[in-house]
Amino acid sequence: MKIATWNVNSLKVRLPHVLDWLAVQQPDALCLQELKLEDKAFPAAELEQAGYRAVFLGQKTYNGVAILSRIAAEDVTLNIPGFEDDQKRLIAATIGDVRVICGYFPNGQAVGSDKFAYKLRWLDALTTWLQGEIARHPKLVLAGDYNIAPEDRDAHPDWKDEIHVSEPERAAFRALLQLGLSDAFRLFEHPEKSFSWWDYRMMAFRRNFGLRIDHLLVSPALREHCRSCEVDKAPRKLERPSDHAPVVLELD
DNA sequence: ATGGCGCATGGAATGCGA
Repeated sequence: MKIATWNVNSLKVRLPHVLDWLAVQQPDALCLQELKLEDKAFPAAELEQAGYRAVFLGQKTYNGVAILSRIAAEDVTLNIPGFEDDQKRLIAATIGDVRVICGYFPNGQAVGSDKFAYKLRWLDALTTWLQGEIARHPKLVLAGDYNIAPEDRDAHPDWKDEIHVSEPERAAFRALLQLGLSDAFRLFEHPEKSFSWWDYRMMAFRRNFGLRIDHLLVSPALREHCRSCEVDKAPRKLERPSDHAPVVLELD
């Protein structure tokens, strides 16, 4: 089974890249973030044509998440239960026997800002809800754009902002690990400076000035089934790319 | 020292992302 996550930064603009990528990679499930479109504008027909069904939670201009899958998704959850939120940042569904959770974690803008406080509250609510979710679904993947680089090696050494690498954010990430989840990427060897996001400016991609902020965390029952986890940099090299690259997890 | 790109909205300039 192949499960991937990709922040597409507008599904409308990126649809051709997504369709091409699905044809090449043929994942069983693809988690998408930053759709930036309303539900009525979701390109369900085009994806159906490509052999994928979708469950989605859209929003005008900002946010928006979806899970694409070859087989039908079941038991769909929209946003974090028990957490009042106008922003559409989470969708969960069961694909076969795997619980797939797709999250677009808040950016946080700057340490100490209101948006930063919201980011930490959102993470806290997620962690609380996940306790029960993991108990209900032993095979679980938490995939998405976390907007957190968990360790120093996950950020370019010249990264100058505190946001994404601050201690409170990293503590929140570790709290997710403490639920028993494992960072699938770190189950395997990778080159130094492996990232999943690069700024559009400053020729950041060419200089590999990036962050690893897109993650797939797996439950104990899935950990032993992980066969590979890789960032696919190919779509980042295309014309008009998303600033994020997809991350692909293979399970046996 | 600053902003540098891309997207959305709306139909120019601004907010936001990371």
